[in-house]
Amino acid sequence: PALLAEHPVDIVLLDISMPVLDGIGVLKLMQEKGLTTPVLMLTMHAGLRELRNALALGIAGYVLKDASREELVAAITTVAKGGNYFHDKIQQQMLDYFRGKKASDNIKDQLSEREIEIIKEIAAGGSSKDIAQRLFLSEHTVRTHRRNILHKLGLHNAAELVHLATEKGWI
Amino acid sequence: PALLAEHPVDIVLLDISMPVLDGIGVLKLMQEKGLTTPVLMLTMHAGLRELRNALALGIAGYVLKDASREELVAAITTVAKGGNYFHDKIQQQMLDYFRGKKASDNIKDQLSEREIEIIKEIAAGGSSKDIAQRLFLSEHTVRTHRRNILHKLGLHNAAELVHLATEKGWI
DNA sequence: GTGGCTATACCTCAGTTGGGGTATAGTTAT
DNA sequence: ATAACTATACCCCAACTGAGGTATAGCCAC
Repeated sequence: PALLAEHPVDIVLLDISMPVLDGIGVLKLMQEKGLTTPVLMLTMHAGLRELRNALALGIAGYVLKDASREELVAAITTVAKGGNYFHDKIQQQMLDYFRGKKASDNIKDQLSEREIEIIKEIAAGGSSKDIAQRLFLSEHTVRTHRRNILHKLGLHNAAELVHLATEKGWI
Repeated sequence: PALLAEHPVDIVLLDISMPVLDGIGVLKLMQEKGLTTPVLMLTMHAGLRELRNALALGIAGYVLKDASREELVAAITTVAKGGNYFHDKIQQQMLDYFRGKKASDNIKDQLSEREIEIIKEIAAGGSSKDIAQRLFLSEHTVRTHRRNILHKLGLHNAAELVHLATEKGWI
């Protein structure tokens, strides 16, 4: 953190999955310190919520972790020059967002049918093990779905998820 | 389990907090085996749901764990003679229930103001630690509240709780 | 003024969850 | 046909939760 203030660099590459302090946390810290170095965010998934958070904090670019080496290089050079770079998928989401609020206010569209099914089971109070048995899946699979759902929606636990899902009438 | 079938006894004393198979589980097993030995249930708290479950399974008595030695003895002898014995608190709840369904359908009345407050925080996605900080409590206290809430309502996790609370419009 | 209820706080332990990866088969869409 | 998406399944680990117990102080009611 303090390092950045003393050693100006062209670009900061933030990995959302850093230990201790995550990407968003570092971003906030930087803003508090008045640093304006352009930031390129690296992440695994592309949830709308996460994206909006990052965008609100003035991020300069957003790249998925499975990007090709070329894409990464392009992103870095673009951002270093003061430009912006966003992955196709991200751009699509932003487009969708401005193309009439309705579509993207309906966060549900980010979720697959299977995921909605899992959410219902979670709301019913089942553990991952229970759900696996009820849906004839491996517990691993259910856990993966849970993880993906939380990630997509930018939530942090099942209670929050059930709250949102009930509010939005998904279940 | 099998022991019971071979060695008839006068009464079965079930502790709801037994390891591996809980009181309700043993009860169900006994019914499947066709055993009719009167069962006295021992429990810590007196939630309406738990009570109803046990009642539905034809329990002969229900005693709180903090009962005096005298009460326990009275309960055991009564049940052994084929009678029924229920703790005052339990009787009160049953009375309330028959005294117009409305009152007890409103399970919310079982919860204190503080508990409702905790439920809201849980639905908002906070961990026990987060909630403790927000409400200026010890994390221990929050965890105790969580536990009591789940117990009172006969639920097993926060997701289920949030589902119920949202449905009932408590939050 | 004793009894019951609530809120508070601490302990322990097993089990579940959340978060990070990876990988493969099958579908859908371009 | 090739890319993108979905569902599936497995690994790891730290953290949180659920469940059991105990205890004390304050408050209100009878």
